[in-house]
Amino acid sequence: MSIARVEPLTTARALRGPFDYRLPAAMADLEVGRVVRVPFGRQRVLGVVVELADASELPPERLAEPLEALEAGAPAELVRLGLWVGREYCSTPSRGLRLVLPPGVEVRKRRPRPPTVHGEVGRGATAPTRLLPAQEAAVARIVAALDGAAEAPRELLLHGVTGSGKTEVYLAAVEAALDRGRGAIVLVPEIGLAPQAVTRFRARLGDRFAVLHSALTEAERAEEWRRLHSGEASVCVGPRSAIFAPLRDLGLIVIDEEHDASYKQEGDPCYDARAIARHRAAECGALLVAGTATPRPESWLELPRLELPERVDGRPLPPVRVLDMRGADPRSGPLHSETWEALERVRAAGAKAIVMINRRGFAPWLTCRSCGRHWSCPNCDVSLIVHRHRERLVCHHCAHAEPLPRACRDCDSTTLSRAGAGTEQVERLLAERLAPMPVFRLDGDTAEGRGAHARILAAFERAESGVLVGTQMVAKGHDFPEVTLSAILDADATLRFPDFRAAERTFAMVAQLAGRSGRGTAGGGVIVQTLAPSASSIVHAAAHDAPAFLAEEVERRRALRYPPFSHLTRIVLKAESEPRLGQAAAELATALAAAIPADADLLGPAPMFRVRNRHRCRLLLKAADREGTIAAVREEIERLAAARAFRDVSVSVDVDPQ
DNA sequence: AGCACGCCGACT
DNA sequence: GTCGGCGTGCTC
Repeated sequence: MSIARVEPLTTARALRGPFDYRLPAAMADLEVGRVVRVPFGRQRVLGVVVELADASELPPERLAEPLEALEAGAPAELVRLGLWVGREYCSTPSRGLRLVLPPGVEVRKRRPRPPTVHGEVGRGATAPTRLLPAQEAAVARIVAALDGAAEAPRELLLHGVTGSGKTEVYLAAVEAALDRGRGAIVLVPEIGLAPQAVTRFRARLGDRFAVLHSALTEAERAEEWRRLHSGEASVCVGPRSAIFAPLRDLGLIVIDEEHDASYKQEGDPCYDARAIARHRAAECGALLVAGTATPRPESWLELPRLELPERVDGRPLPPVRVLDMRGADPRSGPLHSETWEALERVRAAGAKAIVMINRRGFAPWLTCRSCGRHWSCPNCDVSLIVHRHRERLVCHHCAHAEPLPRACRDCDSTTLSRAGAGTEQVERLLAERLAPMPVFRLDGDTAEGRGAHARILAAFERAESGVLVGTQMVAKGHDFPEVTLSAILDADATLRFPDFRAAERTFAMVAQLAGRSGRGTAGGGVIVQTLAPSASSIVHAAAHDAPAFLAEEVERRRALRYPPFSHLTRIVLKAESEPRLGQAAAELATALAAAIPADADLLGPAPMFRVRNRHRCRLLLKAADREGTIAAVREEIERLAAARAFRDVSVSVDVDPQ
């Protein structure tokens, strides 16, 4: 008798599969990875065949037969990968499997989408360019590793300054893999932000190229998935989810901008595409190449390096001027007087500038000058953001929005003060003062909707001269030779987050923005406005000195026992009822304290600010024994879920939080 | 997760 | 006497 072990596609933690089903003769050729509809109690559910067997431990009369086998299915390699992700990130088999299934299997909610607008920005530089010696050397080492040369590393860090031609190296590496009959995955931070790179890959690789990302319609994604699965295409470019692309014989995985935070998935399972890439590469015997100008300390320590120390155009990196905002004249507003002067020189020269401020909206706070009333979100413990154009106060954590008040609700005063500045305000200030030079704004509000991003970037590209102002989106991936000035306002805003990665995030942000300036013949400059001019990340980014920053950062992490000198696991509990949250957290903390390895530290429960009307708190584990800690956490939260006493409390686990 | 079963309080 | 609350258990 032939038996299929099926993992039902549900979200429940308490449900432990797999479940055995008897296969009728008509389904005798069912493979691992196929999606089946099965009777399950009184319901019918979809499930994935995770194993085939000759016999079941259960008596035959207790076994049911699948109702039907769907066309859809994932290769066995990806089924193993999905199940591994479910375990590794303390999620469920079902949630791990969902990641590897072809698009469209979830028959639940299907939202129709307008056709995709494929933005075309920048010059298509499509034929292979002649490589510099440093690029040649990097490609040679990658090719040697692809050919499995003795002692060749299986993972490499391509450390290249901004503009040093990393993409050319990736293209050469991908072509080398294809020449050897093997496929390649190229992970990029956010596909919508890098149409230039997609255009370039498509032009060079033609039919063998596929792209997978969320901006495609479901049908388009399903078609790209099918082309990869069938072997018609053998290179896949995409964001973090592309690590699950169904390539047949994977020989190479490239991770572009490996420091980028978007490689970490926010929802359950909180997977890290970089960690999955390492696992999948090792399983498939593929080579991993991680590239960036600003490596993470762990990559810097752990991976053998290939260096691209110079820009391909031979130009030096632009000089960086750090402006201390502590002594700045408040009348000049969020921009320092020297920043204004530099922008006026850009206007006079008919050139372009990029201004980055990492905060959406007009102003981040609204308060009453008479009684001190402050407007905050009714559902979240955060301040409401003034959006002047829409005339609304908006919460950036939930969907709450209310009309912008003209007078204070408590004291009727009409003197309301808007403190701080966001992109919308900076856009207005720039437009007023720099007219007639056009100002283009790019942030989460203007980039809403399909292709809006690309359209804004294309308009900036076409303009004779202009200023592009926006959030960190403006610092990513594109290449505008006419930009002679890039400025970052409030550069240390990210430093004020209570996060051990705050320094490296700030360093990467400043360094990436600095790399946007001076790519053309006119040269360029960079301005960094900050309240913390002597912070290590600001000083080293201003000097374009990643090694010096990383040397300090590695020592700091060693001293404080942060990754990679330990492993972190974060557990977040959420509940509407604060007492229930407290009870659940206390119970879980007690259970964990007894179960975790001896060297592990358990910190918390620590309260977090409320979001969407749900109270939250956090437990943090810091341990050398990663596997032991994950196993203990998995066991304890599964026990908590199985007991079902705290069904009103949700628990999510983030292994290696970023 | 669903969906049953089952054992206690307030209504026709 | 029953209708229905949600605690506990099961689903191949």
